[in-house]
Amino acid sequence: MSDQMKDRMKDIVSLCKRRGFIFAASDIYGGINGFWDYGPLGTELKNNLRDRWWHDMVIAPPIGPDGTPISIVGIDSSIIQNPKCWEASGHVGGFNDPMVDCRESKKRYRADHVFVLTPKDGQGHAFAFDKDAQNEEIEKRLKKLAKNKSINDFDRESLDQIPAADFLNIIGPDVKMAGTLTEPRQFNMMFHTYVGATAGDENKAYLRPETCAGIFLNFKNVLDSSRVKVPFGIAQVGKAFRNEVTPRNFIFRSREFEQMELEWFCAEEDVPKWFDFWVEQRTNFWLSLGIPKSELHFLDVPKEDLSHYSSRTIDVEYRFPFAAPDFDELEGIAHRGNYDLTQHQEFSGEKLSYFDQQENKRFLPHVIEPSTGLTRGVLALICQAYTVDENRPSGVYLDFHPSMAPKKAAILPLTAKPHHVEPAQKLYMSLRDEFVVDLDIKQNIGKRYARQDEIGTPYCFTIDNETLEDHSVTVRDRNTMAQERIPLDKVKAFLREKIHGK
RNA sequence: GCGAGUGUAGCUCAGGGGUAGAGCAUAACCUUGCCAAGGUUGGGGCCGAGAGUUCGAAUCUCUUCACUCGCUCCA
Repeated sequence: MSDQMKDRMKDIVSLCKRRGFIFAASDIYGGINGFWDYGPLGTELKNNLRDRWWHDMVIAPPIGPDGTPISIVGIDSSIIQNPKCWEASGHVGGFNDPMVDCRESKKRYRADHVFVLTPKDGQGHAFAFDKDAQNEEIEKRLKKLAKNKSINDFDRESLDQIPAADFLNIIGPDVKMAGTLTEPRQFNMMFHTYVGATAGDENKAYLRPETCAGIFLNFKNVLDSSRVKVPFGIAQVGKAFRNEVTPRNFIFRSREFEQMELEWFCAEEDVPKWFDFWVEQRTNFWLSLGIPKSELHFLDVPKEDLSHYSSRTIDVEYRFPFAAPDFDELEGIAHRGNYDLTQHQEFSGEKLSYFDQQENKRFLPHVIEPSTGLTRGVLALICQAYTVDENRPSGVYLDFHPSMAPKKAAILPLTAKPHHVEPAQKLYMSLRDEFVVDLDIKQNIGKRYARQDEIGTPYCFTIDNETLEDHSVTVRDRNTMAQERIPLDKVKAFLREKIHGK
């Protein structure tokens, strides 16, 4: 990251805090790593992005390649599911082994793959070895480091059986000094909890690490209740949790985050057609929100980097300041095959196949998954909107697309006198049912414009003496700072046109 | 997790073993009011937390927490 871009991120983070977009979670307690709270404006922004996605997916889905609207329904599944779900998805198992790090050699060991020789007489250090270590090399090492003691002078134990308090006396497998091993840690990315009052392994449960599982679990329920036919989609927006080793880059990688996921179910032979369709649709989505094509990058994920279930994935990447001049992931569009339905069918014992009456055949649909980080989208919108302009008092403004801006307009009486304030209040009341608008009366007009610039309000309506004479107001455009006069009774139509384009 | 750096007001920062500072923000009031204007007044911090050294610590030492960067991790 260049210094300039480092500063840019710092400026963005501090603006977000100063103006009430995003705060550190538990701020007054010193924060908690990897968690963030959304303030008044950040919440509006996030809701705008979420609502727009929901609208474009579920309320008014795109027109398909054949010219007719496609079919998508929405669900909202539980964050905690039966733990078997995560065994089926592959999230539990294989990654549950406690690991031990060596501070000196920088190596990482599975605790059950390391054994320890503890001196029978309790004198001197204990020695750790890789489980495959041969007697010959063990003796050699002991001769060197343990004053010619031999294997017979030691008890052998697996490292995961030894209390962490005793680690200080252990010399790691690849070093010559004691006390460099960390205590064993689980490296599972899932947060776990216990369902019910007693905390035991039998009622251990997990917070979902991705929202898509809830969609697969409800595939049959939706099929049975919604009259949908393949191809169709199920959409969901919600929180997901991953115990990231290193949360980084503001809200980009956090431990609690929000996803907007669509699972598109189709026949295997139609996969290429729909894959291209969704890449195009999702690209258009970001373009329509003001992310320019030049700041987007499409990464056809190389075979060796693909998840085990995916045969093709395209990452839609955005040039986040911390990644610039490179890009980082904003959305992934993955062909998941029928891996998920296959797994859940096997683990649950429920038949999850689809019967196509016209073709008279039964099959497990393939899945194309456009999966977006809602909170990453919010960050992309903020980064893209952040515009330095030394020619204006605020020095910076947020160039949000009007439909994304947390406040659509501010209503500003030129003075705090009743003859300006009263018409302003009237205008405010007539707009607030339909638009998120601010009524700001106090302080001089320049300061109020500047404040709206900084939070990205696209329009300011000012009530002045002319308003009293001819029922017109001035509209100030955020980006150009230019003003025009429009009739009071055209304000609503003006906003509708600017925000919805109609 | 490892290594380096940082932590002082809402934000950005200065200072530095002896009574906590600036700019901006924020609140109130004034004005013949269109771009952070001028004026007056106010609120806000025991200097990230804990321990130690000292007559005395925001300042020095240690521990811890958080953040930033690099590595690692991101199935």
